[in-house]
Amino acid sequence: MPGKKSDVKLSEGEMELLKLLWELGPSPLSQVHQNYHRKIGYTTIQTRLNRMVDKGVVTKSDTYPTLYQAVLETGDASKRYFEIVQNMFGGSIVPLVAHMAKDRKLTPEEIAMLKKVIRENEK
Amino acid sequence: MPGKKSDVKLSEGEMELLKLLWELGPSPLSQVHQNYHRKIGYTTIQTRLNRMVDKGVVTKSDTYPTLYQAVLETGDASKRYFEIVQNMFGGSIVPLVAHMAKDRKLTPEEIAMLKKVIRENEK
DNA sequence: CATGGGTTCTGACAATTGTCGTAACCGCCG
DNA sequence: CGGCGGTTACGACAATTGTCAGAACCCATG
Repeated sequence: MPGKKSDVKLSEGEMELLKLLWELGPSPLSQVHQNYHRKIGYTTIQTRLNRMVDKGVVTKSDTYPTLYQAVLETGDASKRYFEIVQNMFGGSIVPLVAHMAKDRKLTPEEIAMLKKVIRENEK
Repeated sequence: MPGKKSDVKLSEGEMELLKLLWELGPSPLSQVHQNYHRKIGYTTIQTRLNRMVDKGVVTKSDTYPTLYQAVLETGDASKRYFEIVQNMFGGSIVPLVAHMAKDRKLTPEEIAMLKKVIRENEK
């Protein structure tokens, strides 16, 4: 079976679009294009999105204005993402968190959530 | 000036090699090749490494067996990596950590370090 | 029902990345 | 010195990704 989720490989640019689709929910191309963070051709987005459809990580509705929708859930992507982190930092996420903490990039809410996560992990 | 560090873009595969160079320290091609995690052509590694030299993220010694060495420090890479995380998760690393915690991917040492990092961030 | 503006499809092409083969090179050792 | 095994340079080619132009399509509305 082609396009099996687990061995799909997404480029950085595709990840960008995936994230956008999470934010926007099912959206027509025009909306995705408008919300893209920089100037880029309309059909460029379209091509990228359609390639993601081929890969099976995005679906298109059969309605007119077609709606594009992420298939992967955030959780799945975290998982994939974890694997990259794994590769890059020898499996440890600590340097990354430390870096972010040092640069004051963590909001109080995030700190609180991290503490909660850690606490629960200890049980 | 070409190859300015900050706008260099590394592919995933290049990141892999970068990580390997961090682990190994300055190393001849043969050693990098031997330590690569899967079977791959000798000259494939060579080409990749040389492209990284062109990008300015790796240097070659002028000795015979040339030694390849990462220019970027771990900190710089964390920084770059952070930017990707930023892009992917809208800036929040919490889902990633949560996912890892849930899968029991964090060692006790890491938990301890995370707690330390968080504690210090609160000051 | 013609038509104009948004929507979608289809190539097309360049840049980047992954992958090697082969040829040239370098030193040591017999 | 001649050759052999490891090292390096060079070039080639395919796959993937980024980019977009232009044609074809669809439909509300005049």
